[in-house]
Amino acid sequence: MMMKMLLKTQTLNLISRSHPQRTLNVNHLSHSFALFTTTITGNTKLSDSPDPDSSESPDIPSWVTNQNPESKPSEDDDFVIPSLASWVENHPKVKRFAIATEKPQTQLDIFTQILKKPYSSPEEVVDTLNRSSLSVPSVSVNRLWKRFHDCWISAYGFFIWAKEQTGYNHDPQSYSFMVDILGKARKFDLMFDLLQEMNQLKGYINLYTIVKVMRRLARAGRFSEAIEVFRRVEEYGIEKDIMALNGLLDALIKGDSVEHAHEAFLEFKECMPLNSSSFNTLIHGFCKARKLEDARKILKEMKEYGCQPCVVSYTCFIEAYCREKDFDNVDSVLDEMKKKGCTPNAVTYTIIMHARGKSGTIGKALEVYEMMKNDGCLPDSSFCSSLIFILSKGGRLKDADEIFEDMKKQGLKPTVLTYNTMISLACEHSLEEKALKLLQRMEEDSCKPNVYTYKPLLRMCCRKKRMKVLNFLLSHMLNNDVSIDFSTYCVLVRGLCSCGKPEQAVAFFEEMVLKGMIPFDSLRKKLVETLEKENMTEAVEKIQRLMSNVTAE
DNA sequence: GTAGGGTTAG
Repeated sequence: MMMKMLLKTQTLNLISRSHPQRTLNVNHLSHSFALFTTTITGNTKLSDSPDPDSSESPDIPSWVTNQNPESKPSEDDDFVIPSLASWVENHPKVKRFAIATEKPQTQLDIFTQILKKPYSSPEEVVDTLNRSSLSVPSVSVNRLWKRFHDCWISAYGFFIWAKEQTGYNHDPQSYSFMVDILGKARKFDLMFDLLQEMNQLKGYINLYTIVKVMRRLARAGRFSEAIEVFRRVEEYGIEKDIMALNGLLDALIKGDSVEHAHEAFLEFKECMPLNSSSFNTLIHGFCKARKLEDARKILKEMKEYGCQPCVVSYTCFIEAYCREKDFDNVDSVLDEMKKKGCTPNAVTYTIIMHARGKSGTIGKALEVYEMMKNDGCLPDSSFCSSLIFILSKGGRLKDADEIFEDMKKQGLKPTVLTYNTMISLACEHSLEEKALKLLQRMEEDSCKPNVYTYKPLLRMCCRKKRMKVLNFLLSHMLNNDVSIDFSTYCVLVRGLCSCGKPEQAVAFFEEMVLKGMIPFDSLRKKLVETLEKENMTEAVEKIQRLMSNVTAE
C-alpha cells in the first residue's frame, strides 16, 4: 500500500513538472497513474493488444489472434501460418526483395552472388572475376565494402581485381574501407602494404585512416605497434598533433589497455598542447578499468594543467560508481558538479537511470527522470531508448510503447537503438506481428537497421518455425547491406537445429567456417547430434572435415 | 570518433 502511495505521488509529480515542450509526456505515457500502480501489484499482463492502427493497415495480417487451429505444421512449414505467409509473399517490399535475391538484376546483386561463394584466397576471387567478363560496378562499390566487411578474402580479391581494370582507380574512401577490413581480419602485413600504397598515391591517407589502423591494432592487443604508428605518423603525411594523440589514446583504451594509453600520454604530453579530451579519455580509461585512484590523479593533473573538469569528466566517475551500484557516491559526484556549476546532461542522467533500472528499482529510475526534468535537462533519443528498455524489463510494455509513440510527438527521432530495443523486446515476448511492423516502420523512417535489429527477429523465427519470414529477413538483411556476424550465425545454426531444419543449419555452419569464424565446440556438438539423429551421415562427415581444416591451420 | 549500447539459449 505504501508503495502504491509512493508511486502515485511520484507519477503525479512527473506529470506536473513536465516540460511544456520536447519532454516526454508522462501523463500520456500511462494514461493515468493507474498503470504505474497496477503494474507494481502485478495486475497488468503483457499482451499483444489489438493495435489501434490495424484496421487502417489491411496488409498486416491478424495472424496473432486469427490463427487457424486446423493449420497443423505440414512437411513444408513455410505455411504454418497461412495468413502470415501470404502477407510476407504479397507485401510489396517483400516482393522486391524476393526478386532481388532470385534473379540478380543489378550489378551489385551479380557481384554479391559471385563474392558470396567460398574462396580460399584473394587470387581465386581475382581469377573468377577475370573469367566473368564483368566490368567494375559504377555506383555500388561502397555497398560491396559494407556487405563484405567481415569477409576479407572476397573484399580484397575484388579490390585487387578492380584495381587491375583499365580506366578504374579506387578512390581514397575505398582504400580506407579496405584497410579497415584487413585490420579487422588481423591481416596486418597486408594492411600495412596497402597503407604504403596509399602513401605513395599522395593525399589518400587522412587522420581517419590512421586512427582506424591504430584502433584495429589495439583491438588485436598490438598496443606497441599502435603507438609506433603514431610515433611515425608524419611519414604518412599526417600532423602529429593533439587530434592524432587523442585518437591513439582512445584506440588504446577501446582495446582495453589504459596502461599503454597512460604510457603514451607520458611520452607525448610535452610534445604538444593537451586539451580536455586528452584528460577525459584517460579518466574514462581508468574508470572503465576500475582504477578510480588513477582516474582521480588524472583529474587533479587536468586542473593543474589549467583544464577545467567538465560534465564528461564527472560523468565518467558517475558511470564507474553506477557499475559498483554505489549510488551514495553517485549522489556525491552530482552534488560536487552542482557546486562547481557543472550541469549534468542527458548522458549523465541516462547512465544513472539505466543503472537504477538494472538494479531492479524502477521507482528510483523514474526519480532520476524527475530530477532531470527539475534540472531543466531535456531527454534525447538515447535516454528514451534506455527508459523504454528499463520499463520493458520491469514488465511495463505498455508504458514502453507510450514512450516510443511519444518520442515523435516530442520531436525526437527514434534511432536504430530505439528500434532495436523495441524489436528485441517484442521478440522476447513472441509478439511477432508487432516486431515485424516495427521493422517496417523503421524502413518508413529511413532508419538503417544493423545486425542487432535482425538477431532477435531471426531467433524468434527459429523458435516459432517461421521459415518464410526467416528467408524474408535474410533478404532484408542483404538488401540493407547487413552481413551476418559470428553470434548471429550461432543463433541461426542452433535455432535451425532445434526447429528441424538440419540442412539449413549445415549451410550456415559451413558459411561461417568458410568466412574464417571458429564456432564454439558446443555449437558443433549440437549440430552433429542433430544430424546423427536424422541419420545424415554425409553431413556429419562434411562438418568433421570442415572442422579438421580449421584446427589444422 | 571524449561520457550513455541492455550478448546466448538451454
